[in-house]
Amino acid sequence: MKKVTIKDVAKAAGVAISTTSNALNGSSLVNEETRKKILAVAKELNYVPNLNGRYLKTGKTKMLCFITSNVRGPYFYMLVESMCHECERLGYGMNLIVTKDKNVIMNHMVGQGFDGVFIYEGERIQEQELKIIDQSRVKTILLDRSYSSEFISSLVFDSYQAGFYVTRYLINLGHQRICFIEGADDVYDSIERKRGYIDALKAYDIPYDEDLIIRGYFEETYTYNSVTTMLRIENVALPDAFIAGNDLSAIGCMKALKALGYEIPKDVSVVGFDDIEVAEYLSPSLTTIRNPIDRQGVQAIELMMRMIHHNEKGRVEQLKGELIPRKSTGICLRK
Amino acid sequence: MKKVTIKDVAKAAGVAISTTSNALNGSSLVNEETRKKILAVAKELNYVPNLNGRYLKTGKTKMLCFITSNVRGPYFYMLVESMCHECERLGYGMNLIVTKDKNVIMNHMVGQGFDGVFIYEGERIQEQELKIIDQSRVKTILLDRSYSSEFISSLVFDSYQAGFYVTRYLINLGHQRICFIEGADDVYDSIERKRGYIDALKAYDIPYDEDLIIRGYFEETYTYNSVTTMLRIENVALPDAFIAGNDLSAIGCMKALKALGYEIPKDVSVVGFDDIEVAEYLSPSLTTIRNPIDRQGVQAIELMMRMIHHNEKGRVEQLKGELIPRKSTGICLRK
DNA sequence: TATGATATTAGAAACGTTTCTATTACCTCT
DNA sequence: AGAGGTAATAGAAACGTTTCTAATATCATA
Repeated sequence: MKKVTIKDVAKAAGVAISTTSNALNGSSLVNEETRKKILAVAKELNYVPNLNGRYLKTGKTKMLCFITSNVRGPYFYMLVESMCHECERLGYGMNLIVTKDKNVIMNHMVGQGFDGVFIYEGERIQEQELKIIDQSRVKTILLDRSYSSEFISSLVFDSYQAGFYVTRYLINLGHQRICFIEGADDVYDSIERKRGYIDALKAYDIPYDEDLIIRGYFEETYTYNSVTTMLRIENVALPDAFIAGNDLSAIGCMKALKALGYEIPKDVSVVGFDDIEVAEYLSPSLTTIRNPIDRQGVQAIELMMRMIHHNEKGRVEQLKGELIPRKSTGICLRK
Repeated sequence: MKKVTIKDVAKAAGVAISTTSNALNGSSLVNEETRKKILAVAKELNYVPNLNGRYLKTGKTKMLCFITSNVRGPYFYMLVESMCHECERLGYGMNLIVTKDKNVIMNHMVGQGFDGVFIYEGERIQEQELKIIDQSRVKTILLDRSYSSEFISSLVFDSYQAGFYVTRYLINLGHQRICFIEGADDVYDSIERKRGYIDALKAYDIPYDEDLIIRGYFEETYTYNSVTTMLRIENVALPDAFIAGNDLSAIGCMKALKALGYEIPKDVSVVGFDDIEVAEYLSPSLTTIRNPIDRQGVQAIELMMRMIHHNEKGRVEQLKGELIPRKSTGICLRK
């Protein structure tokens, strides 16, 4: 009942180990006759190569690693789905680490012998630590922030462009007083979307108004409270439209507006970012920007393969989003 | 810039490789003085053990594998989240394979040297193939069907009980004519839920009526059509309540009922199974059975560890669900 | 002062591959 | 017939560990 090794196959086929190895790996050195015999014997014995042996020798593990702090929501599963499929296709394994612990991350980066590592939601990873990662020479791709060094690439959505598009879309519908609900100060996506928002206003000569910037922290409840506070406590006049930092935030925003008695999109328009699953089922359904997540997945693997096999240096790549118009936005009806 | 190995550490510390290995692994053989020195040197050189070398020698990989055909939805992420956390805690890696291809599955089962494998949504895996898996002696846990053999365990929700509970709940609300919308014939969960439904009827002396069994295949659209057909084409009188095979099916059912002009729960009650994320956001919110998914995750790992370390034989374990009453069910108002 | 016993360290084999080098057998050419 | 080339195969080293066995030093005991 012992594991059958290449040695057993060699013996059973009456050839040397090296010949067996060559035959199994499709080397052109070995005679067609013997190859056939060896393959037959291997199959008959149910031989499966021991990967530890192989990888020890070759120095590769054919193992990638996906480190993430958050496994919930459509973003994650779409990403992981496309990445896993690509891995499978290319004969790579994909290890999954779910953690927020920076030590765990760093430990897995340098210690586990992965051929490459993807990091999503590593906002907490400091420049300092990226340096260490770079020194460890592990091929790394950041999926949620823009950075590059010798061994580190990133592949992010063009949140700036998304922010710009969405704002322009609202402006084209006639909206002028547009409120932006931002996330946290140090979150790449939030910063970039806001930058796009501001530049779009500028492009259409609409004055930027500090009072129309509030915080939502990408959360439903927080946004709900912020919007309510803005309109009821601070008595800011109802803006023409709200740009929420993401879809979750948009949900909170819509709930708050409804609770205050406003109708969407008659009285006010709302947009989000991400196009999460429920966006389409909300009432009204939510206008949002959809990111080509599956494309990010396969492109990330492609980039990784180039880094692994052709020693391509780290670089930054960007992906463009797509506006999905639904029922939460409409023409501005106010004079 | 070469990888530093145990040999380098040994040389730098001026001791033998074996001593180094022992020191690093906390063997009591080595003198406290030398251990300290070796650890210091190892740290100084940034030594990280090569896992392929170690695993080749020890025959273990400390690597588990999660094979699934479907990575979408809350069920998956809750499961994977809890499992990954447990793995991390125990020093195991978790490989993720997303595939529907049986050959891929079988290949990964026997070939990749995982210490253990979890399979979710392997409905297609036949008895025949389970035999092969068993012969490969890879410790395996099935997460979605009930089966056991020497090296195969399963850890499933008690769908029979869930079906029974839900039916009893409706009966207690006064419903008598209860329609059951089943999934596919060969799906474990569907079979068991229906069995629970039938037994609950029996327990309360309510006659089982063939006409009240329709198909939904766990899908929204299919269910929508089935319900519509039942009520409009076949002109079956509106049942008091519908038990949908899962929440998705319940959504289709509710849409169909609304489209036909019925009010939920005034005219008719609807329940589902799973408690998916949107269940709570539907209108009316959906009464359903929630399974303790995170518990399934940690319990699965526990079971796996027992199989790996204590060579526990394969077995079947079950988890109980919890009824979540919401607004889609109400007291039966019909005479 | 020999004699074990003990504590510590060193040496070497082994895990299962791949791959470099060596060997063999056969063939072609002069 | 011998030289040289080619095709096929065999042998052996190496990858980085762990672990078994051997060696050495120290020490208490008789």
